[in-house]
Amino acid sequence: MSTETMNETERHYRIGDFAEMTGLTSPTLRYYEKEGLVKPHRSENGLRFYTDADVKWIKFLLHLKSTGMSIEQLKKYVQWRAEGDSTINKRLELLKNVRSEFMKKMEDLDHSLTILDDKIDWYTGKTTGKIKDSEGFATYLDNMNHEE
Amino acid sequence: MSTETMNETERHYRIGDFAEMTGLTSPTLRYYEKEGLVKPHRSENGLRFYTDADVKWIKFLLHLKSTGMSIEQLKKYVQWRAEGDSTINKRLELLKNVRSEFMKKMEDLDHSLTILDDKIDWYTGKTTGKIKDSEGFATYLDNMNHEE
DNA sequence: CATTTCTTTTAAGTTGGCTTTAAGTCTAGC
DNA sequence: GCTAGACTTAAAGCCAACTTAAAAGAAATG
Repeated sequence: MSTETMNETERHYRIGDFAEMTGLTSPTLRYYEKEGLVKPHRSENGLRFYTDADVKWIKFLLHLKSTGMSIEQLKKYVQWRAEGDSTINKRLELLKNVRSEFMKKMEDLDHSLTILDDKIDWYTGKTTGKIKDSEGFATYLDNMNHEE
Repeated sequence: MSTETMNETERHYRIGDFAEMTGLTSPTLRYYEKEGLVKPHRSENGLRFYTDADVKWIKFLLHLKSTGMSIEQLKKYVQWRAEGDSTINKRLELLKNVRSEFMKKMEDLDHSLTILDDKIDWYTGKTTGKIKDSEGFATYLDNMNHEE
């Protein structure tokens, strides 16, 4: 690779700036590092620094995390990744399982949203006088086409 | 009301059975009671019992809970409810806020699902040889119409 | 009626995911 | 060169939401 095609001025971010970029805090980043989720580099004097690749990596991990993966699961994933291509099938299986659990949760959430919306409708009806004072929420739900 | 139209054999559930019906545990039910979320009745000898109305109530609370409400928020809601109709507007506002926070979270989750699916596709492509070994995930994402 | 199972209470313990503290080192602006 | 603010470490602390423990009484089963 020629020096012309290399980017010689790769950006370095210290932990505070990196924290701001990722929406985390410095202590959280040190905690994630201790757990092995991210491996920052070190400057001559021992200060951590992160790169744009680290930003992408952390953001990806945060997406996995928000689909329901625990720190422990993320650790396992990261370990397998470090072991190389021989673990690709394991990783794929893990992510598929995560997806399937996630979809179940989404369905439950969707149902809970329906109940919440019914309750909001019910209160709205009460305050606008469209539901008679004597009608309870259970009765209201009974008059609709779903339960619980 | 005549005795003929009343149901004189209202079902009573002891804590263990009630726990099973609601998917909670007995200790959790006692904890919820301590927090004021549910008020079981007591038999002559001091044992708790619950009714079908309590089943409906707990299930409703669990739906609210799964939309993201904390125990503290549920407590507040339950307190307002106990204070009567004068708090209906407060309760409606609370539920509307809960809904709005919930919708935000759902959008984030939806985005995270997209990322997860992309990664699954990418691994699938790798294992079936449709993505060349040298192509990283970032490059793969760059070739699609969304980021992060 | 005996024995196992369930329920009672209060209080302490657990878990995951950070957050705070303490005591010291490094860096940046004046 | 000084000083404020950012960084370093290891260890302890915190929070929500339960969970477990211990000791004793009530209920159900053979």
